[in-house]
Amino acid sequence: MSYEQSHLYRLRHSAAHLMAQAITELFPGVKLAIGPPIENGFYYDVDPPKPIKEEDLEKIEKRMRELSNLKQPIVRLEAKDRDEAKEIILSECTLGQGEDTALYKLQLLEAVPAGEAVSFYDQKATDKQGQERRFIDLCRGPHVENTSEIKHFKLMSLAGAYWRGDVKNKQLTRIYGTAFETKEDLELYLHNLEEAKKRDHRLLGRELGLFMFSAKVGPGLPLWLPKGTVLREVLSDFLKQQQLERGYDGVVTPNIASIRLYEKSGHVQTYRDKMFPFMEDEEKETFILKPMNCPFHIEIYASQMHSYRDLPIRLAEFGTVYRYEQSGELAGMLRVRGFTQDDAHLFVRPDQLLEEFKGVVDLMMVVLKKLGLTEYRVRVGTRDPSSDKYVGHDENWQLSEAAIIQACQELGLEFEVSPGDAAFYGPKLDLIIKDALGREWQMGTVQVDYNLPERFELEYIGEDSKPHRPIMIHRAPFGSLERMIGLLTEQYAGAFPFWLSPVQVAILPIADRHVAYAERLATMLRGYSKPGWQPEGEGADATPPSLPFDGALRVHVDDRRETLGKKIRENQRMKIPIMLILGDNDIENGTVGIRSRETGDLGAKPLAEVFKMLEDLQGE
RNA sequence: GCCGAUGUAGCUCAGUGGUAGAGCAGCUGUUUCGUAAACAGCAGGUCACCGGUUCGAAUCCGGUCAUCGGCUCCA
Repeated sequence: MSYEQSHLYRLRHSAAHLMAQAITELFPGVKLAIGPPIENGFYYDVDPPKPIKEEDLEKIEKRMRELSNLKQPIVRLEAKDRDEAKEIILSECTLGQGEDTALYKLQLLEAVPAGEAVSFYDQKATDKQGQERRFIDLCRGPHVENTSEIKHFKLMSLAGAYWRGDVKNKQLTRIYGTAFETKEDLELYLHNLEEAKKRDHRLLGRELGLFMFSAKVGPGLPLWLPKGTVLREVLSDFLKQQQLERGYDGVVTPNIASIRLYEKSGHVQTYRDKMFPFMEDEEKETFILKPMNCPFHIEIYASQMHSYRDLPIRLAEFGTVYRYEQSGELAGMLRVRGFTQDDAHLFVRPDQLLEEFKGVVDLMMVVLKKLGLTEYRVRVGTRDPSSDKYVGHDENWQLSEAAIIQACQELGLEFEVSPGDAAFYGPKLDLIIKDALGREWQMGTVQVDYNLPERFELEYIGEDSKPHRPIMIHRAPFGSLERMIGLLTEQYAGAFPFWLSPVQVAILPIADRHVAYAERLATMLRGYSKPGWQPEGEGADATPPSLPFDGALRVHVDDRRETLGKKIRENQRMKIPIMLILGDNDIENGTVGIRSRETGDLGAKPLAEVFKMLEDLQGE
């Protein structure tokens, strides 16, 4: 049974009504808009006569409990026709608080499809003082049978939300709440929410020394710390290797460009409010900070003649772009103003489009698998026919939308089509992944573009010796390093897999006299002095171990004068996958104590055995 | 940008009109230690910033900035 058909869903819908009833009692004259159940609860959008503050939530919640205890039966009513529905809205639903309180409900009535029944849900009871308490709302339903069923709920937060989601409309007050069938379920949900907050990449980013923000640098402009930089580099190296295997060519382009480039591409016209302020040089030439890499790659393509035999041409760049996101939209590393896309642009012939598109999707799947991301949604963003923000010919839009859908079908990919989620120049396929708090973010993306090749009059010479227009595929499997690393931090709760961990091995000398040995071991594991190293100490000479692989591990020696317990605790908190513990016994016996982040103490083992374990870990 | 909230030491937080506090981190000293926090001492703050009310403001009021939860928008 789907969530929408469940009792819980009905319960939450009814909880929204109960909240609305409490609000109409506490804020007479409030205009009610909509109040649906959502994934983890419900909300109601209201337009109150005076602002609702967070401290009001407690009062509303208290009033809801009182109304719940009145055991109001919830009854469905159906209007005979629209006139009667309108009559009910204006008389009953307003509860004597004035006809203008029905403002949004009347608009909702107009939106009910012609053939559909117009229903209301009515809840009422008489309280101890003999007063009738009543609430009736235009609603499709269904609901639970009695308000007394709504017992385990909590109001969560306040927000502004535009009527019908349109910035041009009035901003209403949205009140979020959640409700469950049992006390235990509610408590579990709240507990899980607290746990999820501990996985927040903003918290872990600071604790683990990955990245930071500084008010002096500016909002949305991250500073990458040494350990976060390792994540960037390891991820980049992995993708570069994949791209090398798949015939991509790397390019590097500047961070600013003449505005003329972006006028030609159409970005200035459609993207201007997302660009940082323009800058002018002494010759009055205007430059802009680049919001997208594509025009540069196009210039590279256009710089020479191409034969149909050269195609596809795949130009890849980890390109840093700057977009002036609205201040309220910034969200740690998941939404910043300067970020690096793992970008590439493929210039392909029409007969190559499908295969190349599929190749890109295949690469994205390889990336997801490597990163251990299994929970994701594939969204095909198409044009919203009613919007004018798109550029390009209708037939090209149809061709590219068809190509994307065909590719998905041939790959057996589960996907959903989402009109209005296309880029302004073409449709796209996006990977959507949730963060720790359940919010969805667009990660990897592939976009088909007929428009830019046309604007820049790109050509290749075909078999027929005549010029033809290539098609472009824009793609970024990670999306951006910032967003991907922020998200991975939450996915792993900071405990990155071995291959990705900024520090893979921490060596913990027990006392000062073991530090030199620890340093030598670290040097060896880093791969610096592979031949010729021997451990010190008696017994060790009998079995001089050699590193059975290239090393290249990221090793840190914790040489602080602290107790072993403290070092273990702190390295565990830093989520280091492997700790190697060295003391007199180890030096004497040619062993080392090994401790795993996941399973704890594994005991002392001969160096050769430890090396083998590390080699295996590195190979995974 | 808009709605709501928050802002005290590097971090986590206490302090509701009367001399700015704790733990951790840092520094110094002692301890040289075998699997999740040794001991002692010291130092550290224009209470985000600007203005106002007051004899007196971390505390009350106004503005600004940043951050957080949403809306809109997006990699």
